[in-house]
This record gives sequence, C-alpha cells and structure tokens, in this order.
Amino acid sequence: MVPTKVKNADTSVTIEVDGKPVGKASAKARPLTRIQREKQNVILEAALDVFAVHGFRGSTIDQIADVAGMSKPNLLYYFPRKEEIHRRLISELLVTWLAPLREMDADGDPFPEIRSYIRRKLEMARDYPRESRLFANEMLQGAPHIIEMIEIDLKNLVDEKAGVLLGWMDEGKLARADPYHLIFSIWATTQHYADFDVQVRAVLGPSRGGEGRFEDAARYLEQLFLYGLTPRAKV
Amino acid sequence: MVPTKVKNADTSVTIEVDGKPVGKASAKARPLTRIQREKQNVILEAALDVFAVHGFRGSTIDQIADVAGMSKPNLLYYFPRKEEIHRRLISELLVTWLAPLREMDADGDPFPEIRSYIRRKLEMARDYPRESRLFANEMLQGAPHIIEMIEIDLKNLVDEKAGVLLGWMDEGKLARADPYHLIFSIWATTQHYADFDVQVRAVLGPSRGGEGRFEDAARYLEQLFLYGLTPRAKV
DNA sequence: CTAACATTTTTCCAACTGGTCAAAATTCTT
DNA sequence: AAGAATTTTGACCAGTTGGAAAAATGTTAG
Repeated sequence: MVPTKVKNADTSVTIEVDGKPVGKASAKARPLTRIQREKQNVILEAALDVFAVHGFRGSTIDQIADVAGMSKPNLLYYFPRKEEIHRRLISELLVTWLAPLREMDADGDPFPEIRSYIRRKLEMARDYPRESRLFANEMLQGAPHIIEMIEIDLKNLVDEKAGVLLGWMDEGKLARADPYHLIFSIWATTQHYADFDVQVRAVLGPSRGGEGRFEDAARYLEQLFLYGLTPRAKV
Repeated sequence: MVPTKVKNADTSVTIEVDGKPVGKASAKARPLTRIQREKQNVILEAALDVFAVHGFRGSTIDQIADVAGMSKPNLLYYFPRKEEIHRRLISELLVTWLAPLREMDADGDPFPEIRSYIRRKLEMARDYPRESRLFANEMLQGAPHIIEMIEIDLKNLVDEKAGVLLGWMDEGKLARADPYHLIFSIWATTQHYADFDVQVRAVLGPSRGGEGRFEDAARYLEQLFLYGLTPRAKV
C-alpha cells in the first residue's frame, strides 16, 4: 500500500491511500516552482480584487480567473477549491492587519504612540483598501472563517494593549477611558476611509475628495483623539 | 388596443400593450390586499436577514424564500425579481438612515445635539444591525444601487449639517475641526458596533460583551467627542 | 535530446441559480 | 353557495457555478 501523490501545485499537498486523503505531507512537499509562485500570486491578487467587493459567496471562480487572466480549470490547478484561495487571503490578512497595533509600545509615551497608531491605520486604509474591505466583508458575515483567530489571537493582543493603555492612564498620562472602546474607535474611524470610500468621496465632492482627504482625516482624528471637540482657550 | 393588467401583487403594477410594458399605471393600481401587505413584509424581513449577511450577489431567492417560509415561485409572485426586493429595502433604508442626522438642530447647543446624535446612531446600531449591515454591504460594493442618492440627497444633507457645525464653531461653542470628517467619525464609531459586532463581542469577551456594551460605548464616545484623551485636572 | 514532470486546454458534469407557466387550492364577494 | 379573483404549488427551463478528468502542450534536469 504505497501512498500516491495526487497534486503538487497546491501548497498543501494531499496524499491519498486507497483513494482516501490522509492529510498533509509536508515531508513530501516539493518546493514551489517559479511558475507556481508567480501564478499563485496573480491568483491571490485577482481574488482579493473580487472577494473584497462581492464577498465570498458573491464571488465566482470564473470572475477571479478572468481578472487573473487565466482559464477556470487552470486556476483550479493552483488552488483546487475556492475556499482555499479565500483561506489563504484571510489568514495572510490577519497578520498584516494586526501589525500596527502590535507596534504600539508600552515604553513610549501615549500620545506619540496613539498618534502614530492612527497614522499607520490610516495609511493602511489608503494603501490597502481591498484588504480592509475583505476584512469588513468577513466581519459582516459573522467572521465564519476566522472566528477562532478573532477570539484568541486578536483578543489576546487587544487584552495586552488594553493593559498598556490602562497603565498609561494609571500614570496620569492619558485620560481615563475604556481602553477596549478606545481601540474600537481607532479601528472604526480609520477603516471607515477604506470601507466607505465611495460615500466619503461622494460627500466630500470633487474639490475635497481627492488624495488630500487622508491628510485631512489624519489631522482631524489627531485633534479628536487628543482634545475632543471642546473649544480650547488659545491654540 | 386595450391595455392588459398583467400582475397586481407587486406594488408597481405593470401594464402591457401588445406584450410590451408601458410603465407603471398608478391610476389602475388596486390597493394591496391584506395578504399582499403581510406577505410582502414577511419577504422583506427575510430578505433583510439574508442580504445583510451575504450581500446582493451572495444571496439567493431560495434562501430568502426559505427564511420567509414560502416557496420560491410564491415569493416571486410578490416580487417578480430579486432586484426588486433589494431595491425596496435599500430605498426604505436610506430614509431611516438619515433621520438621526436630520434631527440635529441648528438652534440647539452643539454638545447636547452631538451627544444625542451619537446616542441615536448607537441605538440604531443596537436595534437595527441588519439595516446597518445592508448599508455597509452596499458601500463595500461601491454603492452601485444608491450612488446617485448618496451623491445628491446624502451630500446635500451633510453639506447643510456641516454648515450648522461651522456655525457653532464660529460662535466659539465648538472646537474648530473639519465638519465633514467630524460627521464621518460619528458614523464610523457608531456603525462599527453593528457591522463589526462579532469582533466587538469576541474582543470584549463574555463578561463585557453583553448588552451593556452599548452603554459602555455611549459613555466612551461621549467622552471622546467631548474631551478627547488628554487627561484633565479634576473631573 | 529526451524522459519526467509541470502546466494548460478541452470537454464534461451535477448542482444551483433566477425565473416561467399552467394548474390547483384558497379566499373573497355577492 | 357560486363564481371570480387571488394565492400557492409543482414541474420545468436555460444559464451559471464549482469542480473533475483527461488529453495536449510546455519546461527542464540529466
């Protein structure tokens, strides 16, 4: 009874015995060829385009293959199922997505730290809007594919950073406020510029809806998080 | 050549002449029967459930019919096409959605006004999360069905309210800040609790993720918008 | 150059999709 | 209670969808 290699192109090589899959065989997995690496990236790029707009169910393999410039069966040669593509995108995403928060440094001072956290998130909204929308789509659906990661990895990270924020508050360097909702409000206000981009642009109009809107947003948010909207004596 | 009534069940009765639709005939439209009103509502409810999670393309008539507890052809008797259902939901939505902002009163004082605007939006996130998600889904897709309404009605309303905010700033009752981004930040922070509900709950954990989260959010946001995060001497 | 492997294309399929239609069942009106 | 109108159902259809299989074509290490 000799195991049979069924496919190589996919990252996760499937091994069968008597026609039944017996799990990944990392030992047997060959290194990806040049073409495999390139094509997988092309596909993931295309899939990001499509999934970000239509969500998982609303996207079709045909659509993705079309954007990727290849035939559907050819695409399926690299990712044997639609879910596989989505899984890859989503899991890569979470790492990238949490990076800015990870960088928030307990040894720094709260305002520079929060300020640059907001900046980084805003830059991500500007430079990676598709990723933001992919994430938003997943959330809207109840995060079916990443709920455990959210409940464990994300929660742990946020718990830790909430602790950092509380520390700063104890030192009197930061106003006392719910650290969790503080983090939520940073997420919300920054990702809004990616997820609701159409609305933002439509409301700002042609004159103010250009690239400058991110600078305006950064300035405004900085003020909001620093001082709120209470008028101050003199600036 | 006598016009023929083709359907009555739909709100928009179609009249045909020689088999070609010649537009709505509000004159001929009979009042909806009891069953029609009831069933249409059942369908719209079900569709809201489904569309809010899966978006337009990702939702199927079968799914909606299933949730509505009727057969697909029966559902199609009331709404002859999928788009019709979606259109109805979306257009009803926009009216409801803008109501809280409309209520912001130029003659009031800025802080009570902004404060209750935030409360109202937060209540909507709590009580109408499906509507919020339907809206978010539409935005993520680039608002294909409501772009003109966004560009005209919404923009006009926001322009007007931005004027109100600027007025308050001129009077020195409100810190000078970009009024458009101010409004965006209220939208973002409040709708976040509907659209990213899973995440919020997962991060807060069972202890703090209960219904109380909306009260916590309200308290936090109030502080944020009022004073920001700069520590104040004494509360 | 060629055998072994990787890639691509062609063809196909079963399940699902949005939607039609006529007949049957129900409800309403008189 | 009967006839008319409305509502519901079941059978059906053409197009789309995710995916399988195999043949055809490319690529590359020896």
